[in-house]
Amino acid sequence: MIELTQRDQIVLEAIITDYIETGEPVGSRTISKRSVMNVSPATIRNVMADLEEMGLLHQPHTSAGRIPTVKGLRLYLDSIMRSRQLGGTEKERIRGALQNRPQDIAELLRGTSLLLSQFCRQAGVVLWPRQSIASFKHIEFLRLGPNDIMVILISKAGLVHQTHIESKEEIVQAELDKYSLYINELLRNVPFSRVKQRIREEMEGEKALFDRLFSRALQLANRAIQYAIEDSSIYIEGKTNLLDNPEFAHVEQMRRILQAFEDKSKMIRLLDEALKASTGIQIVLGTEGELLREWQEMSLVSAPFRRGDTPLGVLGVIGPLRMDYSRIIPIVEFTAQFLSQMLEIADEA
Amino acid sequence: MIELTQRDQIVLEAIITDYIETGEPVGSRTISKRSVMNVSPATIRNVMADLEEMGLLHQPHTSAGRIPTVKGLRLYLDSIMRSRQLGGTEKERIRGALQNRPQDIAELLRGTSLLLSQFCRQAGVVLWPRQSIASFKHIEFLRLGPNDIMVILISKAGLVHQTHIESKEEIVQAELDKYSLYINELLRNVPFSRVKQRIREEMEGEKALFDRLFSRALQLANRAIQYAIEDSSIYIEGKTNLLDNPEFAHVEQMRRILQAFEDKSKMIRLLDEALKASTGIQIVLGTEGELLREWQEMSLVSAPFRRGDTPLGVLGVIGPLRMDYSRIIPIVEFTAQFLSQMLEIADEA
DNA sequence: TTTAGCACTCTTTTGGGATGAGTGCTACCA
DNA sequence: TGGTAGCACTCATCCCAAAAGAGTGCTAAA
Repeated sequence: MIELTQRDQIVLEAIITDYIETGEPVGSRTISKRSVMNVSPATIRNVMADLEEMGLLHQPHTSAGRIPTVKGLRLYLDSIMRSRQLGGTEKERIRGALQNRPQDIAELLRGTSLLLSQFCRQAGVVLWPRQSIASFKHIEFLRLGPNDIMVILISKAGLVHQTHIESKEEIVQAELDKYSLYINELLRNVPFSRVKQRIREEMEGEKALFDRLFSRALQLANRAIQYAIEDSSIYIEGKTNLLDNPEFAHVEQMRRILQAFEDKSKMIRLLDEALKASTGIQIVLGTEGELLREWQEMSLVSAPFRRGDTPLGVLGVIGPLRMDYSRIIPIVEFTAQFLSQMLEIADEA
Repeated sequence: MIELTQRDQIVLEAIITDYIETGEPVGSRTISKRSVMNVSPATIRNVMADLEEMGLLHQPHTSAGRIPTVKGLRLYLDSIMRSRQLGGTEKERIRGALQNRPQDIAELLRGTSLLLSQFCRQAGVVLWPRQSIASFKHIEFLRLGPNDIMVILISKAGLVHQTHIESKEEIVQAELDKYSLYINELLRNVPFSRVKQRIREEMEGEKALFDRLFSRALQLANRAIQYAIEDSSIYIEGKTNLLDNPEFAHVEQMRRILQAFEDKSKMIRLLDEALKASTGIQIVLGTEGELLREWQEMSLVSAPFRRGDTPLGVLGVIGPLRMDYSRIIPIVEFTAQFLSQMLEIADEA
């Protein structure tokens, strides 16, 4: 849709690179000196004027340099994403950091989030929608009160989920124990994606139709698993890194941004979109809509991690629009790949 | 140790009240107008000079008003703590907010922390050292890998704790099931404070001496419970409220403070001190030592919640030295009392 | 002992001038 | 015709000095 000559592209890229580095508006002199092609500032100025007309650059005031607009950034990112590469040493560091993590999946995910935040010096996020708990391992019903049942659900990968369920009728622990036995037998190793179907089948089977006990057990299990599926967990680490970005020097902005983090459900929705939308790396820039209103000046780089072809969750980095994408994109991408591997191993065992 | 005339006291209190409200140094004119006793600014100035000499007030620069020192604040707090009272409506609001919380203890504690932060417009904290999980309810051993066992431990109050344990020898699930049965029978309803002793006794009993299975089970349970006891959980909510305080307008300070929150273990130690030290409400002011170095300008108001006479945990509010103590102290105190009641009920059932 | 008065101190605010970065435009060159 | 040098012009920012304002300490008087 937008026609750029090669020179336009070079200038745009030079401006963005410089802007990302310094955070200041970039002037024509700077580009002229720095760029490979030897042209005078005046020439650059002409190009800049063109780019501004196309809506790719913006001038804060008459006598300032240019900064890229979101549209300009987007164009740049589309081109950078082709040539992403991560150095071997950096790959090693990521591998090392993740491999020594404990077996506990929750810890692994939190660790990944922390890792991203430290490597990118921004906030790291990992979303794990529970639908993806892979395979069923164990369920346990415990009586807390006359009508109050606690259900503990554990996936093969070792992720624990707990729910409370209110029961209309009073119930004794002995009966709950029978439920546990029955359901554990029924669902052993069934992938979570097929659990609900399996329960439905069983409910229509003979046992459940004629035996009240089985039918109750199935109902309870169904409810508990429903809760577990709906519940996602999200790990956000390194928020304080954001304070280092000079663009958030004002306490006002800072508060707005940090507050947005506190609303977990919003964050989950946000990342869930990213998960659904993408098969590979994805970047959402502030004003491009999907993000919250409080985040106009923020940006999210995300990538799904998966098992085979089914996505399990999504991880990424949140920071200001002005981030070092050329570094962050490959980091996010590699981390997603590597985490996928780790999870595969954990679930195999 | 410090001799204050009644007038000294009134002036000190007036200055502190005003300072807490405005955050600005307070001048003699302001006090003269505001205070009950009718004296001229000049008189006040004399008193102020005295108070300053005693180290209770401080003058940022020659031509500024006075602000209280930590020492002055402390004196004021000691006197205010006697006359704390909370309005009936406020009590009702706290009751209402907590009573509708879900049965889930973890949620209850997080909710309490949130409540404190919202009511006081500062950060709220709740520390729950696991030693206090009250009574044993259920344990479950699950085989994740050949040498990898997951242990789920549940208290009567419904708090779930999970640990991974590595086993030297390979183990099968069937054996673990036997362990679960045995330990559950053994420890049913035993208060956590006595669990370790109970295990020790059993270890020396006949069963364990002659049967390898029992002895293994006891060992594993012992380790798992050890982990559970050492692990404490802490809930910190409403950190962004701190951003509203004008004293933290500078990003530098803000980062320092928010970063201190990220180190959970430090926070746990801090609150643990508060738990051990006190039987009632307790206030730690920045420079008084216990607090972290990063927190010189902060203050913690805390109170333990308990069951009968044994303290279960501690809750409180963290904010700047300049807080509305006259409101926060009774809130913290009442919340602690009320939470104690709630927990008693939860553990009874 | 209290108070009124006053000189004094120090911070904060205000405004104008200098500075400098960067632009747009025009005229000129290859 | 595309590129370049030159130049006038525009703003934000820095700096400094003057003014304003808040509050004190001290002295002398009631």
